[in-house]
Amino acid sequence: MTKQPRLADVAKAAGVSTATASMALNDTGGSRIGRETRERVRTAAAELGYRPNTVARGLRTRRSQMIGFVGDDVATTPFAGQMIRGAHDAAREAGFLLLMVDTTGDSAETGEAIAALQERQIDGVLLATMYHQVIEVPEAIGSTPHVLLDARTAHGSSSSVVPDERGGTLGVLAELTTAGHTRIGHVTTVEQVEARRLRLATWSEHVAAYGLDPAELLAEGTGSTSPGGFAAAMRLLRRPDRPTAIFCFNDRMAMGVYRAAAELGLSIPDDLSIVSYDDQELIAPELVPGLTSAALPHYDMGQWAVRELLRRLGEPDAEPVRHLMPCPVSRRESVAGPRPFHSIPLET
Amino acid sequence: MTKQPRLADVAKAAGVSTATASMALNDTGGSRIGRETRERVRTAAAELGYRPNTVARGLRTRRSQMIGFVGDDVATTPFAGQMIRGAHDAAREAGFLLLMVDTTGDSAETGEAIAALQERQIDGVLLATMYHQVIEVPEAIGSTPHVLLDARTAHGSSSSVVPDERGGTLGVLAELTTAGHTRIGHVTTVEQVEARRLRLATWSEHVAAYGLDPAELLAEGTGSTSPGGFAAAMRLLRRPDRPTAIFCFNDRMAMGVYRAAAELGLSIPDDLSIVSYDDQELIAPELVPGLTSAALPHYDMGQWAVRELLRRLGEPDAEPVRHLMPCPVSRRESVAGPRPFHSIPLET
DNA sequence: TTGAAAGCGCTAACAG
DNA sequence: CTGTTAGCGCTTTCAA
Repeated sequence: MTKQPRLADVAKAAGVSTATASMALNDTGGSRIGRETRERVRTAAAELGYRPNTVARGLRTRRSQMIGFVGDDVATTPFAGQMIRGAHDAAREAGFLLLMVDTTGDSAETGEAIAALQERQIDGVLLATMYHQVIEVPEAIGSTPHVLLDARTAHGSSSSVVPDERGGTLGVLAELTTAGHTRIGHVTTVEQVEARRLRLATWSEHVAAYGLDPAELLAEGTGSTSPGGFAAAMRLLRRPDRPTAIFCFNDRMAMGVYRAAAELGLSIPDDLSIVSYDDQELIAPELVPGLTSAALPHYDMGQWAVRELLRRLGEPDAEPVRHLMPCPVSRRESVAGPRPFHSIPLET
Repeated sequence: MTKQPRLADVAKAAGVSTATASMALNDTGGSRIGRETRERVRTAAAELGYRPNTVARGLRTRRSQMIGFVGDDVATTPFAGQMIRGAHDAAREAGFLLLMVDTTGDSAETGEAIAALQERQIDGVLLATMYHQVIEVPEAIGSTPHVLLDARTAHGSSSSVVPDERGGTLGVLAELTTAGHTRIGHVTTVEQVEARRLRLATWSEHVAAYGLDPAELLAEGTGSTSPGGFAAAMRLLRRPDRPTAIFCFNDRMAMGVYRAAAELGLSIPDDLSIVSYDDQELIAPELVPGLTSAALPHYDMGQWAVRELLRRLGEPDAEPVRHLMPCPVSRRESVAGPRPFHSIPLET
């Protein structure tokens, strides 16, 4: 027990050569190895507690059973965990491990990171961004197989997976429509991110389809934060013909909208229904009443990305796939039917 | 550019043997290599864009420049990111990469994870728990160098780093004391975790030192959640001689305490000062008013753990070190002096 | 159906 | 000061 057994030890114990032992353990070489021999090798390995040395194997096969995970900011967004977790689980399932690098978004850093991974002969790379983004694939990637995670290229040259923002938006809007709302406002951020663009566009279409003017129902906050949501909601809710429901860009802004409603004496959901996006663990379920929100499928995206990557390792010339991951709605208590007379007098 | 150059290519280009090239690049072999030769090799390597093959090197040196990060739940706690980030940065600084495994806390899984890491010849392992815990080091670790992160053993047989819960508690209590409070209540959870034990004990000592009976100022919630904090705070604040300030077990419970205060018509901080623990990004600064809270130094702990691990790789027989990481207070607006007549009449 | 032998790319011992 | 040589532990021809 003092020393790791090597393949040679197993071979000797089973009375075969290392070549035979290798093939027996790896089920390789087709029908070359006899049933009985294979058994003998297997039991010998088990008895010795043999574990193959992945490094030595890698030197020979040029594969490491490791996947590089290059993130632009693993730490600051609380979502990151679920993305990593999804990728991790899918990798583990297939006998792979995740080698992590965080680049802080810096592009020189990204090049270095990819080089560091290639030095270690990772079999493929996940290029992850911590929020939905359109990016260029870094040059350094060369011919290393890769999949974009929560990001995509403009041209679709690489496989990628991003949230189906449009679907998620329609999902939460349907919650409101079903409850009887048509005057649905939107509180969003001025930051020009992909998520804003897609959620805003989808909402615009939706209200326009009801013959309403989106411009009259839109309010922008200076950032996608609670104060941003508060300020925007205050403006929106003070309008004479205020909406009976609000679709928020995300949960953080929704926090601010809740505060604005309280400030104005509007009760949720009786006077105002609210839906949102992101379904953040520490916000949506913790607000009172619970916030109905479209979930960002980070776990699923992580998992999908690894599976797609592994598939591409098998068939390197496969066409790139651009996947939209559904955003399921977490239904809570922030939605009710509109009041018969939806225009509640405001004191302020 | 079509093929990665090998050390042999560099050697040939510089007109030396691979051995010389190796030593020149690694600054090894002492004064063996001439200044001029070294230069020549270096430029040749640079021109070819040579990157050493870490796998081949690892096979020879039995070192991989990788550190295993074994976590019991990377995903579900939002803190995890900062811990990983701290470890990552310290590792990167020294030319190491992090190989991540998540065990979901399962002990069979942990054994498998460690084995998978050892197969890949990681140089050392970080054993991380996602909240402060006392654990047994898994058998599987064998003689692999390791450091415990946010965890410690009962006997101190391994190097470990955990938050200084006592120091952090004294820190936030000092905020209250300085503002003039003596009747400081504590809202905690019934869950028997290390953090509860240490924070509770420290607070008890503190109020006892002022001649107060801790039992009269303590309320427990059924879990360390917002509803748990709400229920506990309601009980505590309805007592005839209610505290003028509350120290909360953590920020999530503090959220509930805020709601309870609102419910009872108590304004924060004028009628009630609040301090807390954890300093969670999405809670403490987002609450209104901002919550004064002792920060869990996850980044610093991650960083420390890697540095300690690297140190141990150098001197394997060094005495294990058990480190307490300070928890700095994030000062916000939830603390003010007590009212002259602190007993505000309550309607309820 | 199996064994012997050659290497994957690098470092370290041993010669010069 | 430098070159030659022998492996690290495994997989995979090639020969039996």
